[in-house]
Amino acid sequence: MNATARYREIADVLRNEINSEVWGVGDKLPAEPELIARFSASRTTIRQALAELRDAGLVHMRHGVGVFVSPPRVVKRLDSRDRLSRARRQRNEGAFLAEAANQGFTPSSSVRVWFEPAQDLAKLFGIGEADELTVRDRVMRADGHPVMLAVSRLPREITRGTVLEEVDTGPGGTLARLEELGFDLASHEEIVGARMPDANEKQLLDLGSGPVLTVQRRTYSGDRVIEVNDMVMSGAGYELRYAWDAD
Amino acid sequence: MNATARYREIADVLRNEINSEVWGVGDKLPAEPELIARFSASRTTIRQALAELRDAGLVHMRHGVGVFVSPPRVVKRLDSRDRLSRARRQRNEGAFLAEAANQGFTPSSSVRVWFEPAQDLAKLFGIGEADELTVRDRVMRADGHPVMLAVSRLPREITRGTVLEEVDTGPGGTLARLEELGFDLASHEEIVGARMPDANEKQLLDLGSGPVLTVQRRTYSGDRVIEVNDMVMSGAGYELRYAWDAD
DNA sequence: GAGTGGTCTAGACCACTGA
DNA sequence: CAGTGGTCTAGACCACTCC
Repeated sequence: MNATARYREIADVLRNEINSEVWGVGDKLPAEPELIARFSASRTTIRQALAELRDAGLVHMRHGVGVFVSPPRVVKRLDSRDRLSRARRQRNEGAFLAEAANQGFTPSSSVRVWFEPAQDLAKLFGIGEADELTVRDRVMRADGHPVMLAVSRLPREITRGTVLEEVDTGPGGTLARLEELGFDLASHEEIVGARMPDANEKQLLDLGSGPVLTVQRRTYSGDRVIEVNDMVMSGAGYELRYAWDAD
Repeated sequence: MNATARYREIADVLRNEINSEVWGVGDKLPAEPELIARFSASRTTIRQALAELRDAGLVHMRHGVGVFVSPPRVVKRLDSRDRLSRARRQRNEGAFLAEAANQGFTPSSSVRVWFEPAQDLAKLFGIGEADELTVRDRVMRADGHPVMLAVSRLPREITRGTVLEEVDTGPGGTLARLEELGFDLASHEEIVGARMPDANEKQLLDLGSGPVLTVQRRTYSGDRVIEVNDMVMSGAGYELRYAWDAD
């Protein structure tokens, strides 16, 4: 943690050049051999400096192509209370569509559906470990760019024979269908964390290698959990907003 | 991004050993020379594997001492509605104390207080840019280990001549004092993000190099913002929980 | 094929910690 | 002091992208 480590000095120089737009957004930085010559440092040291900038979200590497200046934080601010409201659903807007409408991007998504035993989630759902869950694995895109991964799980006993086992759940999304099936949605709970992405997430979300925000949403009908939705989104690209009345 | 990169294999082996508690929480991993011998890999490769585990929050390094297994997510933050409730305050529990009581760690904190012009925050508070804010900069510790940085800002016109300009605000914390001063707390808003820590945060929070969670809480009295609290906590060490009634 | 970043080696010296 | 992790070098081969 030496304050004057060579790789930190180099990182600082490059950081300043990026901030003062010597290299603009999308520009390709000089290739490693050039940087080695310019700073008279070994390749390892240069790469350590670049890794620091990458971790800070300033640049991203493309294998066989080059190192590029990343766009600054594009903040999509999500307000969970609003986006999950019945009013939105009755306007046929799923949560993601609601954001799109609010923020002027064109949404799209792809879905895979499968079934698996509940295992660790059995207790949460109050079912047996061998009982099946319906899994809906979605990739959400904004203007074609993947911005969120969302894996939703529901007890199969709820979804069997319904459109919830199809790729397209129709207007208003999963929550609207659950209400039509007679479930009175009581409350939502979201558990938020931050971690580094795994290789798969890194690729899918086209992350530099900044962190991801993780959200597990649990939807309750009465005291019973009827849906668990695990979401992963870019830390650099997203902000979450929660609001509530005092007491 | 080779799926079978040597350093990833090594990281996986160690990860499994940690998860199956071959090495328990707090244990020192074998020193680098031992790992080099065991895996027949170069020091660089071993260190790359260890860096991966560090980024995942599984281990942390102590210069001159060793590599240690990190505790799992320590602080599960209470549902924000509850932890800021009047009921808690009336039991003399500030938000952080409430968590400590719930989770059995011994809380402590240190505070610095100063004053500064509102500048960028002027608009949010609805005051002039040159008007002063009272800044309360706190480090929260669990069993002596720093787990959260919190910088709270209030218009000085509110705090002048009150205990809010002292180091110790007394039982129930800042919010309790604001109510006593006649402010009717209306609502709270929290904006959550994730990013990489800067050097200072890395040191203070003793982070490997995993990400941090950031939370900006805005407390409203009527339509007016009376406190802005910027919190930074370890992504590996914290989970945030929000709950609300459906519609 | 030429040029890029990704991984790896074998060695060196330094800075920090604790006995 | 011995042992630890932190930084750095000079070189090698591989995998990917684009022409």
